[in-house]
Amino acid sequence: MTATQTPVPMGPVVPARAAHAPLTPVEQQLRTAQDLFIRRWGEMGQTWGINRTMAEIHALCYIVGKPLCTDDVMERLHISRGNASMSLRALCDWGIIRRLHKRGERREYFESLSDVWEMFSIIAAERKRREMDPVLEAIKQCRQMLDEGHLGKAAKQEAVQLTRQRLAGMEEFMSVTNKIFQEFIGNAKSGLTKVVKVLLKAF
Amino acid sequence: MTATQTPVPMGPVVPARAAHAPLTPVEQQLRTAQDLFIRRWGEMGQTWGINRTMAEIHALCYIVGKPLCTDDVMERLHISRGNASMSLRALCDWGIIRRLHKRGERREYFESLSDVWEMFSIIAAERKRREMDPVLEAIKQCRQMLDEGHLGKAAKQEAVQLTRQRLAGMEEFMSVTNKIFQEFIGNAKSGLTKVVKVLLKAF
DNA sequence: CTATACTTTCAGTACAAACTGAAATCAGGA
DNA sequence: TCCTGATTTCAGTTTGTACTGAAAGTATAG
Repeated sequence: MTATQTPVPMGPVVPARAAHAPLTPVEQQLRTAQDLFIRRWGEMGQTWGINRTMAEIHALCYIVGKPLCTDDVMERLHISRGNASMSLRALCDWGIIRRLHKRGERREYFESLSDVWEMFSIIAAERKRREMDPVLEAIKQCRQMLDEGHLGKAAKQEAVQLTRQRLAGMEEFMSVTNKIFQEFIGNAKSGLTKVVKVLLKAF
Repeated sequence: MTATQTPVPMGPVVPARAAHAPLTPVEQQLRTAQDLFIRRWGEMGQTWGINRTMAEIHALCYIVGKPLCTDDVMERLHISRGNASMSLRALCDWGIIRRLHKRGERREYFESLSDVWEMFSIIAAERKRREMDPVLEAIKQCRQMLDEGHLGKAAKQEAVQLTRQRLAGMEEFMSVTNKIFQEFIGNAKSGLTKVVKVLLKAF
């Protein structure tokens, strides 16, 4: 690949890349393109409740398409070692990047999943569990608090009825949404492409 | 209707509700239930990039089901006038709550849309426009920067090809997602229920 | 016009999340 | 075993967001 440099003898310890090898024009162009993607992706992540740096790291791993080590990430995104370490670990916890050991090397590498659909379904599953399920739970609890069993005839009061209606409306919405999510999650690898096709035809 | 035919002096305006009328047990129970919903909704909003207070105000308007004035909101959520004012305006800008004038009253009231599907589609439309479209735009730009027109034969280099592949994968994903969003948005009022039924049958 | 009721704005503050850097810890090789 | 490169942790700091409260603004009735 980047064999434009003097053939470095594969010494005892192979540096990931020559300390600061000047980039060829093509490499520069590649970086520029990648950086644009990374920046936009980070911005988007932010507004969706994912911290910018984490989104950027993930974007970097994804877009480059090959394993990167901590120093690569630090250098490329200008972040500290601590930040890189914590964010990489969090991404691993999410399951959208993977740790990777290279033979005869001490340092660890990280690579992104390559299938966007799979990543999406992983994230969807987790967010559903963490954020939507508790709300659905709460709604059910609320409805119980306001049913006749608890309030008796008072449950017929206008204000109570109104709130009950609203709770019902929201519950219906969230149940359906949840079901859709579930479907995506269930079909993560297997039939996702097919599911999507069905979806698109439905529209 | 409002019996303000008689020249009611605007002086000591009729308070929205008696200053601090003690709540009946039923009202208390109702509040407790509503509060639970509001709290959970606020927490969820936070992790989706919506600030907690705004989400809570919206939840309050939605769950109560009748128009509330600024003071109602302040009192109920324990927030300042400034905060209430700004958040209410932002919610109006989003279009998920509406300003409402009552005959013969100076103060303004706010009420939430009642149809959850409509609210969702409004939000989806806006977020798509603000957050997804720019990314798609960026991806297209990136792909252009890396095509043969710009890089010549260098475009065949492995690293470049890899990134191009990744960009393509992401673009496909986002296009489909976008299309789905679009469909929801388009069917906001008209046939949403039908669309959902189709969806559910597809699964 | 003035007085009153209500709304908006915004400078300043409080609070929270993100980030750094260095020290502590861990793991492989001799 | 120790040595060394790599990773993790975390106290302290920076940065950013949310919030308050009071002053300015707006609108209506008289």
